[in-house]
Amino acid sequence: MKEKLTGIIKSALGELAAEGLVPGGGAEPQLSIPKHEGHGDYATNVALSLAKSAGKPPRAIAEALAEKIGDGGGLLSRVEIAGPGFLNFFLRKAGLFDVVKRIEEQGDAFGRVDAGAGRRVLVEFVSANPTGPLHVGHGRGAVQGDALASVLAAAGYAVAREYYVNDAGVQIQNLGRSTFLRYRQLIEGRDEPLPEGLYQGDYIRDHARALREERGDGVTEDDVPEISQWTAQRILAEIDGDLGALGVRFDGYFHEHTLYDAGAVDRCLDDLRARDLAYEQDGALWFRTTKFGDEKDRVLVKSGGEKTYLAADIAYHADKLRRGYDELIDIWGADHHGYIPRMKAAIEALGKNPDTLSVMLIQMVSLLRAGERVSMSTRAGEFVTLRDLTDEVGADATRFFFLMRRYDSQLDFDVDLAKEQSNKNPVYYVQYMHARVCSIYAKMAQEGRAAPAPSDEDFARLTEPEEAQIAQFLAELPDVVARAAQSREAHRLTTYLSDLAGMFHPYYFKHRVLVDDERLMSARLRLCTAVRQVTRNVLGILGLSAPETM
RNA sequence: GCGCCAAUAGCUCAGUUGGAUAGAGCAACGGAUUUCUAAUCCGUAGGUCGCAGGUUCGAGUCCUGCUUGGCGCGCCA
Repeated sequence: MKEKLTGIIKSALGELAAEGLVPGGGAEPQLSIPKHEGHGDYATNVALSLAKSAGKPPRAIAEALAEKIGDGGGLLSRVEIAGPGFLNFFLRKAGLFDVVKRIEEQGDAFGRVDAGAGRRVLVEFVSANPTGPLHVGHGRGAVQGDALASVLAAAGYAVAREYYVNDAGVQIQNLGRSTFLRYRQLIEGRDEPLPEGLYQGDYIRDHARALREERGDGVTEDDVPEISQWTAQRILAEIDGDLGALGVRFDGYFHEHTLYDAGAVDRCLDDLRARDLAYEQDGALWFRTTKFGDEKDRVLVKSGGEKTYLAADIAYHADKLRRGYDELIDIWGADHHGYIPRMKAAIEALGKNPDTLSVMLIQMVSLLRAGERVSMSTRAGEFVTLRDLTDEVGADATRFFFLMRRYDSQLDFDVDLAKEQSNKNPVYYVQYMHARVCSIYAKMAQEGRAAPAPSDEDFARLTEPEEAQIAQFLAELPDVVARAAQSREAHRLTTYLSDLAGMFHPYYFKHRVLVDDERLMSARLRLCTAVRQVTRNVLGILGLSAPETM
């Protein structure tokens, strides 16, 4: 419907351009659903946006355009020119419910678009060091990354999800040391704080205990490197479990150590050196990031000979590009924003447009309990783990709350609200929409009533304004998906669902579906079923369940 | 000092990429239940879109400056 109308406007514009009234080759006309009823079913501001380049008053253009469009080949009941030059379109009712048929035909595929045209995108997210449990902040990045990947997939991109595991370097050695020291303490019956810089958390004791059970008392200092990997693997398995409980899955885990094993980091450094993008100074190797707009150059190899994270990160991103991805999306915590210029520099040094990489910074999360901020300090061990949160409020609510807000503004996560099994909780408001439609079918089954054979003429019976509004909103989904993918804002779909529920529930309350008039019943049932299908599709993209009963 | 993000109703936030009279939920107040599930619905009230300029037919949205809050600015990871 919307596409048809857009096409009609475009061809009318083409005719006007041929007559020299407006410049040709204009952009896609914007069609929107007006906020106010009197402004029609769809409206466009093309006349306003063309006024300047055409050098004509907007109303004159609008009038000429309206004349060309006429009744839009039978699609429109009328066209009005309003305000400064808006064109308001009033649709003939017959076509309004075409979308229901389309949803029936496309089923789970409705809402998918091909805006991405199969472009290959790698979304890298979480990538937390395997040195401890995930906390709540990681959870937001995890859910955002997972949902964004789904959104992009729905928008026609070929998406892969990846977790980069930092399993080489000092912090992993520290991890192994921490496990080893706790292990010794366990054997010797002591319990005292570990030296500065090591991991103090209780979970280390658990791993030490497991180590003793598995290997007995004979592990020595020399085994620390191996214990490091052993512990990291155990922690990674836990992280994987925590993410799985939230419904977050990855297509691959990329281990940093494989870059070193394959000599990829050294090759990368040699390459930078050969192209004079890296230089020695004060015994260290520096990356000329200032050449690409960074404030200062950055160290790749410390004077002690250790390679920095940056060195490995460059090799890692080189590997991503080598694997043929057209776009790279990295999802980081907002506290890493200072790292962006050097990674952009790296992409440019690798011979790509820096825009190939986009970094999404996920802002901080505060937990709210009884209206109070829960203090979170990783250092003091006072952070709330992601697993605790998921267990407490459930996966659906956790995901929904992380997806309700724009990722780039700080989030207050109200734990009490998320837990509440009541109308205050927005998760249920949306899921209930799905369950309610299911309950219609349950009632029909109970009464031994079958759905009447569908006939498209029945749609003429849908005369309530709410019915037209809902159908029209359902038709918006493909656009919403496309916009969400383009702007990389998964929360648009959450908002869409909440808005749909805000139309559906009042309608459901006010009008009955199972009425005696079979033709009306059939039409309403199909509309409601379309609502259910759309709800299910969007919940699916967001990684939430669509319950049949609640 | 420099940089990044934010600022919209009492609270938590949307706002279709610059459009028409700024919208939801919660909280408050008043109402609806013989119903396909009330985890629902209807109504009332609530606003100088942080402040000041600018851009134009038109700004919550774009630009500049300020204010406030959060986060960064290592041969840490």
